[in-house]
Amino acid sequence: MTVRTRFAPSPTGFLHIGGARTALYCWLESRRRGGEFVLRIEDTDRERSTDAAVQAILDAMQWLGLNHDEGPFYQTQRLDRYRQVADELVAAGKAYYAYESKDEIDAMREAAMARGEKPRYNGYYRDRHEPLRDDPNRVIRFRNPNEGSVVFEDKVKGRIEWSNSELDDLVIFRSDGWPTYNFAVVVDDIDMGITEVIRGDDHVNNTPRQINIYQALGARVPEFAHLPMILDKEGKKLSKRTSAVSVMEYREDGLLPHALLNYLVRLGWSHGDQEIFSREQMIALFDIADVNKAASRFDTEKLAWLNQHYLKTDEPQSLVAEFEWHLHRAGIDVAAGPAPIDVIVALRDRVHTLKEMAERAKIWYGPILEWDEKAVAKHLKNDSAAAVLGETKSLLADCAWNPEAIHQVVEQVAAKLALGMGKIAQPLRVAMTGTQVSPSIDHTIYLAGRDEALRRIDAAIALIQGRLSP
RNA sequence: GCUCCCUUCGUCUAGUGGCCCAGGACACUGCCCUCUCAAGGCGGGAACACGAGUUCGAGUCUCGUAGGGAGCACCA
Repeated sequence: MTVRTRFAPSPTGFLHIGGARTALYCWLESRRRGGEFVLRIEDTDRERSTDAAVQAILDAMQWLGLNHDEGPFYQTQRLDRYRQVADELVAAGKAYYAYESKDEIDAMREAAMARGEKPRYNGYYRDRHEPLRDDPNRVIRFRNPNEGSVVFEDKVKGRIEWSNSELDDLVIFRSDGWPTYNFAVVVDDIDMGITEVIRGDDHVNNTPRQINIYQALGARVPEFAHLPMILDKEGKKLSKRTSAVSVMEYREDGLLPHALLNYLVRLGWSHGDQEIFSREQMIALFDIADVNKAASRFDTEKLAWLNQHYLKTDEPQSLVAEFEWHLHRAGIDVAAGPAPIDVIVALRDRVHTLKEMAERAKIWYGPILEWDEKAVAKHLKNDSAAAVLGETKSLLADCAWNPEAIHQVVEQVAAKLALGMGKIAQPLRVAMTGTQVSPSIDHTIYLAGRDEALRRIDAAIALIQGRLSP
């Protein structure tokens, strides 16, 4: 039997980090086992679901490269099917109509709480067999077994047993004519042939009642795997206030999709001491059964380290498209400066993110906007600096234009003036960037382009002369 | 309140009764390298929640305790 997994978000917001990991694990499990991955949009909550959220989720999945084989299916388009299955259940005596108002249910719940009991439906209509009647409060409730217990072997949590006496007759069809979550998922997972239900562990409590519905429907019960939560740095629930939660926010922050995936796959799962996983390795090695039981905290520093790792080791050409996306976002005109790939090579082991890279690249795509006072005071101050700039300029005027040739030029200047590299590179660096920090001096000059490099040297010489004779 | 779940360095984790006075990674930190910043190399500190029990032997098995979390909807 082919393994089929599904990711079933409800479109009430963007794809968040926890959802992304669930999607990744579902995707990996299906890929490793040669199965299929289904995407389903659980939009029966018509109050909170939006088309924009659907699109945001689709976009994020695509950016991450988590491709699905079937779907997206929409629950709102399957209403007739849910209705049909619910009717069958009623006809078979496995579900029944109930007519309590929401207020009555609330009162029932409060009374139970007051008695120190778990709030449950009291089963008033369970065995009354009242004839069907129209009523604004009419719902369909599932006739849950009240004897025995439900046992399942969770692939992550292990054996879980639940006494049926803990479960009540849940509503499967609301008075507004829409199915509830617990019913719709079961019908969908059966219809879509899902063999492995992988989802967040906030659903473990729902699993026993869902299993009872599977059984009432005579369907094969799938395997379950409940993933622990992802917490923020403080160990609290991830929230917009304390951390980035949206996958696309990480893109905006300059993360590579593969770095995020690598981080996520290691959060709650491991393979010995290995930290770096290519897509292919993840697929080959990941096993849902090896996932940890405990919640884990999201550590942006480790993510940043992984991101830099990929910046350093990926083929630079493969980073160009994503980097250009960031250049545009930073308001940079790519045509006004060096080839992005050269910038990537110069900056990739100096930054953790593409956003930072784009920020730092600005000096090569436009004029120096401000001079760092300290840098100027320290390195553009005397005849030595002027001599360095003058010498460099003349040699730069007609050398070959690549980092290696420029490196030769700098060394020649050092030899000629009998100065250490520090005395050569720093004045040039300030001249090129207005600051004391930049990539190696040869790359820094190279990226400026010959004409602009010469212009900046002239400007720096003028600055020195201005300072020497105000 | 009730039910269920969880607990190894600050963080992510390895560990399936002896190979563990607990290994790797991020972070932190010392030194080296060095044209700045990085990157890199070599080191360092840092954990089995607690208590009983089983066993020749427990991070690993059992039971309690403590702490944390989730759920208890006509929301998913």
